[in-house]
Amino acid sequence: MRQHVTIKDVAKHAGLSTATVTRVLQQRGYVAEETKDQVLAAIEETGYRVNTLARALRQQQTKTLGHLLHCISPNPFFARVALGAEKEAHRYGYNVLLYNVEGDPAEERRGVETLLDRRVDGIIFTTAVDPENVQLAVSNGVPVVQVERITHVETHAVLIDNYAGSSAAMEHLIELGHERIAYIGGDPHYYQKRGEPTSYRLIEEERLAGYVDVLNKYGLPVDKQLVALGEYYSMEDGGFAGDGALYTEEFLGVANPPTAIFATCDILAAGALQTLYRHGLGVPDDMSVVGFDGTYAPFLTPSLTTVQQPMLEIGGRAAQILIELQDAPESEEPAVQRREQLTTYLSVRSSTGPAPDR
Amino acid sequence: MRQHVTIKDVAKHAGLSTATVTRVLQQRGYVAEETKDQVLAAIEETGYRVNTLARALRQQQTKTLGHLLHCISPNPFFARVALGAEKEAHRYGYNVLLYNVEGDPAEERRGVETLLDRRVDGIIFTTAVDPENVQLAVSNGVPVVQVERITHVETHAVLIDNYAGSSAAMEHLIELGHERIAYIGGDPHYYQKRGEPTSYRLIEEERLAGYVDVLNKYGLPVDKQLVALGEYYSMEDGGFAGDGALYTEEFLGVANPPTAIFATCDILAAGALQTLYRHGLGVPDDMSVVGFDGTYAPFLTPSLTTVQQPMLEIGGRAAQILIELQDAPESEEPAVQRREQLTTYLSVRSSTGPAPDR
DNA sequence: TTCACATATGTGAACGATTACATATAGTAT
DNA sequence: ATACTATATGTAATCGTTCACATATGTGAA
Repeated sequence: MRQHVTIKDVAKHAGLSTATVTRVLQQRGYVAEETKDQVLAAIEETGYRVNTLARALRQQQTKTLGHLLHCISPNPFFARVALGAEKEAHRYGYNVLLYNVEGDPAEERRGVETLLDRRVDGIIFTTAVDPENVQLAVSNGVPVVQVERITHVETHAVLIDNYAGSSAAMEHLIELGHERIAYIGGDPHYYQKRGEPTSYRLIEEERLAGYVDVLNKYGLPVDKQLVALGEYYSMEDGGFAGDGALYTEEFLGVANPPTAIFATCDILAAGALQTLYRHGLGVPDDMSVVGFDGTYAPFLTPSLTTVQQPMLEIGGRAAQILIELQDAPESEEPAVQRREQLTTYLSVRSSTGPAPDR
Repeated sequence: MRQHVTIKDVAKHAGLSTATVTRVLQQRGYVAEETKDQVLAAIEETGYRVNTLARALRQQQTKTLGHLLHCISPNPFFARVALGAEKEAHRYGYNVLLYNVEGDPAEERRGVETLLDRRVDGIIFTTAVDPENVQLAVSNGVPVVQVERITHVETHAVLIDNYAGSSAAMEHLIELGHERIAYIGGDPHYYQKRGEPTSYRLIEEERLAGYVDVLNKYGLPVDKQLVALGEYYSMEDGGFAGDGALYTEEFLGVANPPTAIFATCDILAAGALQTLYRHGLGVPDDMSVVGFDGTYAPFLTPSLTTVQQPMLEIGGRAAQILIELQDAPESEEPAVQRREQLTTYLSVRSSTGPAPDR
């Protein structure tokens, strides 16, 4: 950081006090029109730029939101949520400090500490890993919004209706005449099995419930051979799509194979498409495929019918909640925690079609 | 920001002065072992967390890098570069403030100003839009690294060898016996045509040159019907893959269609794959496809042979350069600008195979 | 005339750290 | 004994803002 022009320089240049310059900067208090012009001229001539640090220190407000998330790559879901948050933040003069956690509780902890030290005005946890870390933030008095995956710690939250999304996908397939529908998703008991802290509302559970309930609704049996539950957050590059590919391989080996596959993540669906192609099976002629998220869907072959998540909106709402809290009087603090639920919509593309005749 | 424990509280709690607490915090100067323990205990007991703002204000160093980039979504390339920068930054106790520009010069300008006001220690421009904005940063004395697309403004830079990457892809195809190879890429004269500022080294030009030169090298003709040049940075969701799909459609209509397609971006290649699938053409049996970047490659059907960019490394090196500059004595300032060139590598997957017999 | 009030500007104390400098003690070489 | 040095700690200025408070002038009502 080189030598910078300060507000004192501007004041001196304009022959005024720093207080007056501040009044112009903040646009409040009494300032004569003429004086204001002088100040603006002085700012222009000196090339003054406000030092946000000093301002933040004095005002006890950094105009910065912290965003802890799984990782902006390779799963574009998080990148999109982050983008949504940033865009909304910018609208209100806020910036977002991103922190990629990659599912590591220790890293998440470091992230929270970093953000606390930087005195962010609020923290967004998109898929929090360890409730302790959420608690740490809350204990330090920072407003928190949890997104997608939420712990038992009481904070604001932005969620989506996974059950409805999952149901919509199933209704779509059944409408097309499919009766044997395979499911690839996360194992609701994954965290429990590993002794890791679980989320309050498990998205894996909700999506699976949608699958099961819709089948039941139409009197269709749930065939365990057609339900594959794997790790959900092992987002490593090929590995993850690899899961989808592997499970699909298994489905094809079943005595009475499915005519459709519902994968609860576009990446899993991508893997499924790869396996089907390798087997020379046409999509959707021989097999329909539905994904979830709407990340890779438009780019896949064939383009993927998917349960589209409003990712930008999710991030945007999270940011908005935190920003609204800033302006709100302190007294409002112990109010009820906001819990917003956004909705998905089914985006029909080329990977789904009528069930083949048998 | 609620009431916080300050260094004064810690000092009082330990019955010492703030100077001593700072000495412990900064781990320098003389502090008796016993005293140090008292301080650490006081920190523990009071739950003290350093206020980074105050520190940065005094030290004239924010331990923050600014990163202006196109957009972390939907093209995962940028997300990956950003991740690489962040990871490297974290290693040295730095944070990265991201700013998505989306190709808008005005937004980029706001980004630079925001970062300057926040007194970041350095700025990374990943695909700078307007040289004026780069100049603005430089003029303010902030160290700058330009990545990928570089303007004429003299700064440090991290680039990749596009020519070599493109050549490698072509060599690979020719080795497989392909002689009619189509090219989908960015138009080197795109910016010029639109009267927009151009980059110093045009990646579009370099990649096209690799294509042309390798064809020439093997005595193969460059057929203009097989060269499609489009907008490069219109990264809108489907639109971009749509370009790849559209151009491929055209190639198939040519009297003597190609047996391979080289697209200078995975997204374009994704579009090509979609069109081929729609036409019932097998990949790689009827047509080979090569991409560039290594973003979507593993997820496509079939998985895509691509020119892999070392995205994490690109971001990492950019961050590293800026961080090294921090520790360097001020005198080193007017030294030569670093210009690093990283190399790509061809990642062969399932989308390329021997040229079909005719 | 006097007081109240709106307008306009300045003074100096914060904000929470770091750091140059001062002070104090003990050990050691001269 | 003196002077020097290493060790240990404290004092107060400083970073660049904002803001509570003080001051000053002009205007209109009582």
